[in-house]
Amino acid sequence: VSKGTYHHGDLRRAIVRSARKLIEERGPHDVSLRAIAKGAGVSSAAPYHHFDDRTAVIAAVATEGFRELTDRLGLAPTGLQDAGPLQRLQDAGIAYVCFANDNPGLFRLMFSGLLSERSRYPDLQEAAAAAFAMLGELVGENLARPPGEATDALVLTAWSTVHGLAVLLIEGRLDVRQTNEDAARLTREVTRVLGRGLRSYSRPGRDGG
Amino acid sequence: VSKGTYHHGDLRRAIVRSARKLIEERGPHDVSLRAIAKGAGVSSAAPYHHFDDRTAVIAAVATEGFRELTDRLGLAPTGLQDAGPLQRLQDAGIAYVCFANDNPGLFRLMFSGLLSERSRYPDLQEAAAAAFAMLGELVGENLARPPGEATDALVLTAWSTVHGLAVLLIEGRLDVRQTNEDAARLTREVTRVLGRGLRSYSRPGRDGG
DNA sequence: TGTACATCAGTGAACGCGCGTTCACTGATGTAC
DNA sequence: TGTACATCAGTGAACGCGCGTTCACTGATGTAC
Repeated sequence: VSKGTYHHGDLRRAIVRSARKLIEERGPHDVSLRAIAKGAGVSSAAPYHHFDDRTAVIAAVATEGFRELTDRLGLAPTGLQDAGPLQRLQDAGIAYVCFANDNPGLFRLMFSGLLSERSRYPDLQEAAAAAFAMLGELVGENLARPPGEATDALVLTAWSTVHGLAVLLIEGRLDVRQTNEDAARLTREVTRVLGRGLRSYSRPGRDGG
Repeated sequence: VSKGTYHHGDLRRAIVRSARKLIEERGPHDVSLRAIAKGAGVSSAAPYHHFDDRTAVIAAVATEGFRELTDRLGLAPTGLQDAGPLQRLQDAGIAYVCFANDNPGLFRLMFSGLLSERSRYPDLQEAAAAAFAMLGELVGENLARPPGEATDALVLTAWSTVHGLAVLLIEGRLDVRQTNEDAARLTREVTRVLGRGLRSYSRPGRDGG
């Protein structure tokens, strides 16, 4: 669409882009619809032709985030042809943590419960479910649940570990530069320990273990 | 201090208590100083006799949170006299996750980066450092870092795992009732897998591992 | 014990601000004939 | 191809609201003598 037209042409997308940018800059909570509109170069009222309200814009951004995360998880483990299952999971973990590191504001939004009435946003719900399903598939393809282990305990452990690492990293709780190189290195270290199991580092202690 | 006095007696503490309550009810971002004051039964201007500004009140709540977390981590692993190292770590993990589950709003605040200029709040910084040091001690007492393992990789792995689980739980990403019983059960499952190591569940895959 | 006075810790009104949303409007676009 | 007209997608002004913070004030407290 040529510049200077009265009608924007693709304002919906422009608004989502502006919102996403502002979410990265100021955090998901401190972004006003007016600022989003301004960032897209339109008046404050313009977004209402494309979204019900402010929350719907934020939900659209979160939806986009889950779709991207799903894509990156799906592409990640194909890096090495002759990789073993742990290696493939490690690659997926690196993709997860690097996604968070690349989009910390977006990542916070996605897991913030800011959109608590999720049922109002079926696209968001579906995109989130797809991302979590992808995690389940990755674990299921590479690990086997032995009899006696609780269902989903493997998925939950792997997910918790990379999710926790991602959160601690982007919240600046680790004394580490937040480059993707460092994020990948930390993820490799952590998933290596997770692979071996804490058991193998166990100290006898005062009365056995 | 008797009721009905003009002077409150311990307004500072009452304000922190009110703030904490509201943070649980509405989340850390949506709590206004006016609402906090109202909750403490005083006028909007009263808090300024005890705090520099709104952020300082929030920082005081976060500081309290880190102190409580430290206490609960320190007390947790003494439950069983004849426990092994993994059992003690598991107990600490349960304490961590249950703390989050008991105080989801507070927990979010503590890790939210909402108080980004942390150097402005030395008490907060110190309380947070003490909590993290406690985690380090717990791991150090129970696990031994073998030569070749990156420094702190054990702490980081254990921390990431329980932190991630706590976050996923309180953000409602797990289809689970958020009782402490369920929180403890999940933590036991997850730390059990973490203890054994994902390696032991590994699937051969198309070309070995 | 009584009194004068400084200080402490509240009050309530007011400030300017940015917010989400609504509204009547109007220019641009697209379609029927 | 030209024209009439419906619809689409913007504008800009305005609404009421809650916010953080400041201010002059005043009642309560505590201390010196």
